[in-house]
Amino acid sequence: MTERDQRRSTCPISAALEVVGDRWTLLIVRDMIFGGARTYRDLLAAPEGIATNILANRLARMQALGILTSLPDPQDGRRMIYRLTPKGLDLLPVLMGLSTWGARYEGGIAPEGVLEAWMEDPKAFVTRVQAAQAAD
Amino acid sequence: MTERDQRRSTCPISAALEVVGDRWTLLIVRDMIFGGARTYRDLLAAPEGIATNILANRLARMQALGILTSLPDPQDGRRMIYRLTPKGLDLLPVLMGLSTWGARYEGGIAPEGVLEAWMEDPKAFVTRVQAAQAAD
DNA sequence: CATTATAACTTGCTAAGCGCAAGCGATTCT
DNA sequence: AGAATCGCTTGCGCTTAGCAAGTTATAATG
Repeated sequence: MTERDQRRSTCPISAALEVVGDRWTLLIVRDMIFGGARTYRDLLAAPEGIATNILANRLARMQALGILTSLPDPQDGRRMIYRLTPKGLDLLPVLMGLSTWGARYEGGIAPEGVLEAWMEDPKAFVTRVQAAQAAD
Repeated sequence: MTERDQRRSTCPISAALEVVGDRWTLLIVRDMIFGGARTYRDLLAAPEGIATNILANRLARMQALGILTSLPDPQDGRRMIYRLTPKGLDLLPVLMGLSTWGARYEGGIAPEGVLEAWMEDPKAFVTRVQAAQAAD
């Protein structure tokens, strides 16, 4: 039985929350998009301090859900390189929605210029960030 | 010690997730915005089936966080009427981001025309939905 | 006016998820 | 060869979620 079969409703908000509605998934996506994180170690360095077992679990789950892919680093056999799929990258608007709200109501502080660029022209912002991901 | 003092980082995404990053908070907001839910019973009817103790807990928490307000129904002393504050209503873009993603990648189905209207003109959509909330 | 029903919770218990600390096998560096 | 590093895994305790039953206050019903 797949995760999808046990979906609680057909609502797309609910469906999305079953995938990203936990404590860590979106923060991992954040660190991969904005922090350039590509390895397990990069992600462990998140300021919120994710536990090693949770991170391993989330990476496996996100891979199974098609949000990211992994491959061994050709330069170093110990290291795995994680990359967001288009599906993962497409969570950017969700991140920006949260970011806008968190900055407005919860005193969060986004990197200089990011929210401004997003609010000015969301589509151009997404295109620019996604191009930057593809580049490196 | 307030919830804010124990914030795990200054990141606005993280700050927002500490408030709405659980299984139910955003679904409650969804039911209040799109389902016209105003009472405990309305919210219990959510297709995902929230437990009574969790709903009571979330309503109290959301009220403490300024996402919604409650007042006794003047028509019926048993009933409490819940309403979203501007802060709660401002979660609409987050909901729509999740909805767009959930429909695209997870097979969720939004009510006819909603996603189209959002993608066509997000600002106008938000204005329209918020006006509808204020009206009733 | 007594009874029944309804609304909004609360309580108790069990199950699932999160978090910390320690350990492990496979590389790679010195 | 020995030490360090990388990506995990394991064990355990704690917190949160979920289910079922019960409680109080108000309102409708006969």
